Amino acid sequence: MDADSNKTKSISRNVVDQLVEGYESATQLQLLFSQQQSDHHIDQTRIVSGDPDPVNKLMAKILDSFHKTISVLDSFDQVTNASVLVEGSRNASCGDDSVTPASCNGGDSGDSRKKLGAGKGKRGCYTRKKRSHTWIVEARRIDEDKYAWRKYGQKQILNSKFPRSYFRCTHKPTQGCKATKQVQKQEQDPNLFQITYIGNHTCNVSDATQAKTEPLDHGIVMDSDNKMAATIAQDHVDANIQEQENDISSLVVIGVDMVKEEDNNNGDQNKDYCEGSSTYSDLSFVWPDKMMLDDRQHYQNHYYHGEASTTSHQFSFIDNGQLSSLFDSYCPYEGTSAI
DNA sequence: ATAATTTGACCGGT
DNA sequence: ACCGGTCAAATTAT
Repeated sequence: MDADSNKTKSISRNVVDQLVEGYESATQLQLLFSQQQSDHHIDQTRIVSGDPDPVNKLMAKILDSFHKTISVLDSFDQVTNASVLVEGSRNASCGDDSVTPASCNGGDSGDSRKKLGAGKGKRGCYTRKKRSHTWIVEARRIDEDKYAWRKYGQKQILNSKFPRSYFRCTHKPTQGCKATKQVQKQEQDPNLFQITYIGNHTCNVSDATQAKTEPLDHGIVMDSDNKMAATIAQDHVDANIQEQENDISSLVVIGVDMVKEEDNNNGDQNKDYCEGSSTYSDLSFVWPDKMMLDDRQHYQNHYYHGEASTTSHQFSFIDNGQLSSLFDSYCPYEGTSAI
């Protein structure tokens, strides 16, 4: 790398970082607005103006603007091979293209993977991910979230009683959405699931099958700088929050921004898996025995956020009341097709 | 018939 | 060499 490209990279990263920060701030603002709205019944404005929800509309626009800009920069970055990731930042040695497994079939990382049948299996040939925004949530159920997930794997984890399941956004093939999540039952409390979300959704939810909730999704997480942030892909949180409000179950965001790798792009769009409206939203098929727990159990309703993993950051706590009001914008959609 | 899940193979990182 | 994450053929569900 020459000095120029390094500089470009650095600048680009900086710009993206700033944008992300702006995005997150806007999201927070939106969160606060919606909170106030519910607190004070500000629906007057809507009725008078005939606008369904001017404030949120505006906020959504701002967010959309941020998101688009970030996306543009990000894709520009990928094109120029600068590899600045929006959320994780960083491209290790295993870059998409650079270290692409030539071994995997002649170097064509694109859709090389699927040739397997030919003679020998070259399964699992893929490029490792780089970092991506990651956060962990604990929940009693994962009944729903507005995203459609598709399970692509399950693995027994060392020293873990329960297997870990892997899901990716259903719209990955069509929209290239890179969001994934991992779900694992907690050993200490099998009624709890630890859900690790990796990467934000980039799919267009509105035209997706899962657009079952309104576009107000937030959750409180800590971003990489340990700042409180409400991020885009927190719908899952909302889904769970909903339950929390309904039956006092708990949901806990326990960690964010662990170093995950994310990558791909290169070899990922090539899949031939179908797409569809699977609206996966329940884990009953993962752990059929335990999934449908009764909703009456009570857990501590502390919602805390912080960061897990290596660096230790303090956690801040929010009590139930705060939490409820904080997440009043979720959509009461309650339709699980998986049950 | 099509779509989604399961499951063992395979890969990259450590 | 081991472990966790991903792929994709096979299987199951719709």
